[in-house]
Formats: sequence, C-alpha cells, structure tokens
Amino acid sequence: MPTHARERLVAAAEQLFYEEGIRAVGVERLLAVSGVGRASFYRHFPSKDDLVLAMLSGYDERFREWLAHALREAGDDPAALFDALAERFGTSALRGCASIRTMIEFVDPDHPLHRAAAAHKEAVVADLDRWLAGLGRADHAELAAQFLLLIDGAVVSAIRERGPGPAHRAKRIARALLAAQP
Amino acid sequence: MPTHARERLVAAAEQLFYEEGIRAVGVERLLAVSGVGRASFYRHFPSKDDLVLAMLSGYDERFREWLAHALREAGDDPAALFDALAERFGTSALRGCASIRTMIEFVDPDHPLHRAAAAHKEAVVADLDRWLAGLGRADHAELAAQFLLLIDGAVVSAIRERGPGPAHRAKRIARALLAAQP
DNA sequence: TCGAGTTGGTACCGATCGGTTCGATTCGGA
DNA sequence: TCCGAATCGAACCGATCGGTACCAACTCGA
Repeated sequence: MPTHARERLVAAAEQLFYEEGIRAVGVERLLAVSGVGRASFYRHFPSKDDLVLAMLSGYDERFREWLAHALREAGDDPAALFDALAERFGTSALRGCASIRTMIEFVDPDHPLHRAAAAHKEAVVADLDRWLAGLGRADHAELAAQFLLLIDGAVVSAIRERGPGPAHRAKRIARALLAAQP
Repeated sequence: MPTHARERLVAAAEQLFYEEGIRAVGVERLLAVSGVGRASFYRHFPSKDDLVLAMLSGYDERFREWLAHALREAGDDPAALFDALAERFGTSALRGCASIRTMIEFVDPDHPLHRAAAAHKEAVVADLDRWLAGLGRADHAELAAQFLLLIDGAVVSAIRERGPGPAHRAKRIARALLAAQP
C-alpha cells in the first residue's frame, strides 16, 4: 500500500502530534509510523511546519463540522451544546485540542502556526455568534465569546480530570449564564 | 558576579520558558542568558527537567501568594477575584500560565513534569475551595472547580486576545453564576 | 594567607534534529 | 504491456540536542 503518501502522513501527524506533541515528534517518527519515504515527505510538504498546517486545517474542518452538527442537535437550547461536548470528552482520551496546543507550543503570536491555530478559534467563535444570533439572542456576540471561554476552560480542565466532568461543569455555568439574561 | 548560579539559572528558565516554551529552549540558551557555566548547571540540576521542576515550584509559590492576596482583597464578593485577574492580564504580556503550558508540552499524564504542573492546579482549586467555604457558600466545592474553569478559560482566551478582556468576560460569567445560587 | 569549594569556559560525547540527494522499486494510466 | 510518475530506503548534511569531563580562575572562610 505505497499510495496516498500525503494522506498517510497527515494521519500519522494527527495521531502522533495529539499523543505526544508537535515539537516532541520528529520527522523520523512520522516517517516510521506513516511508512512514507523521506523524499516523499518533502515532496508533499516543504517543511515539517507545512505538515502541521495541514493537520490544523483538517482539525479545523472536522471540529467545525462536529460543532455545526452539535448546534443543530441543540435546537433552541444553547446550553445543550455542552452535552455534545460531554459526549466528545467521554469517548476520546483527553489531551486538549489541537488549536490550543499549537498556540501554546508555538507561543510567539507572530509564528505562522500560532496564527493558524488562533484563526481556528476565531472561526469557532464566529460560528457560535451566528448560531446565537439566529436564536434571537441580543447578546449573541458577548455570549459567543463567553461560550468559547467555557469550552476552552473545560478542555483544559479535562486534561487533568479525564472524563465528561468538566463539560458538565461548563454546562451548569452556561445555564446560569443564560438564566441571567433570558 | 559569579555567585548564585542556581538563582540565575532559575531566573533565566522562568524568562525563556515563558517567552518561548520549554522544549523550544535548549540548555545552551539557558547557559548564555544566565551566564552560568555548563558544569555548574549540572551540579545544581541533575537534568534539564529538574530545572523545569524548580521553575514550576517557584511559579506555584508566587501564583498562590498572589491568589491569597487577591482573595483577601476580594472580601466577601467572590467575583472580585476576576478584577485581580484582569489587572494581572493587563500588566504582563500574555503567554498563558506555566502550569497549563507545562501540562500541554508534556502531555503524557504520567510524565513527572505533567504531574507537577497538574498538582499546582489542584492546589489552586483547593485554595479556592477553602476560601469559598469560609465565605459560607454551601456549593463551595463545585464553585471552586467552576472558578478554576473560568480562570483557565480566561487564560487561554487571553493568549489570543491580549489585554484584560477575557478576565472581564470571566467576571461577568462568575457574576451570573453567583446570582444563580446566592 | 592559604586551601577548599564554587565558579565560568571549552572541548567533547553520542543521539537526534530538520532537510537534501540519489538510486532502486513499484504503482497506475494509456 | 509499457513508461512515466510516484514511491520507499538509505546515505549524508550541518546544526543542535541533553549531558560529561577537565581546567583555570575566582571567592571566601579558617
């Protein structure tokens, strides 16, 4: 199965970067796990950073697809979004989200990988904003930012705690938030 | 000034690890910035990881001192804690907190550095819990965990946004939270 | 004053880093 | 079936990684 070198590289990157970290995984490991030759790697990606970029792009797409589905399921109850988050936390082993981790591993705000990871978060908050506005909430902009803060806080908490607990906690906070300004 | 090699190493570690990341900074840079000789480094710290441990220990001490002071200032209004957080965000350039960043850079939950960083968070939530219990809140345990979720969420948001905005946002959430269960 | 202990500086170690180059082989479309 | 394109594997590059060993200079207490 020597075909699709690019796809196998991205798949290996997603797995290894998630399990161990970006800086912690060298090109050698990526080649070994993906079974891709060194030359093929650098034909598809000018540098390791470009592979990280491709990984981030895939993460952005998949996460926001998941988010869109979760928002549809939530109906007209914004707090229900955190039920979907709890489900997400329950299934996978929790090592944070690719965006937060990339922003932190490449903490210089001018670094291309930091910018790309931050752009994902801004896209997510824009998605949330549109959704809340569609639900007729006057405070949609502020509420969207607050929801992202709750999501990120839950993700960071979940790194230590394992399991859906932090997502449930975030949901209870969201409930209080919605009750305050109905 | 050839004395105090250890203190200078820890100071350089705090600065460089914060500005660039732990894995991103090699021993060479630490020696150059601190002005410490290579042999002196390894006399004080058996390995680079032990220097990270010392940095974390200093961070834990200083942060919790700051927290204790902020809690005293807050008086009987729990949400006022986030005013202190906003002040903290306003002054320093924001690149996250040492604990979150260490947990993420060493994401394996069994890694000694991950454990040390996680232990700091657990100590913080214990501090919050004692404080809230002292204020007579029946929901102190849950509220403490929720407060830490808000703090961590604000820290992650502040990495992208700069400035005290995320702390103010967290304060508004905290207000709603306290209003829900007075 | 003197000597033990700490210091900074340097050379060096094997391993790994990201990246380049050159075949030998295999795949896939015409 | 055949040929170009894509593939894998390995040798190789300079740089840097974390860590060791040795040395001359310095500090400081007895």
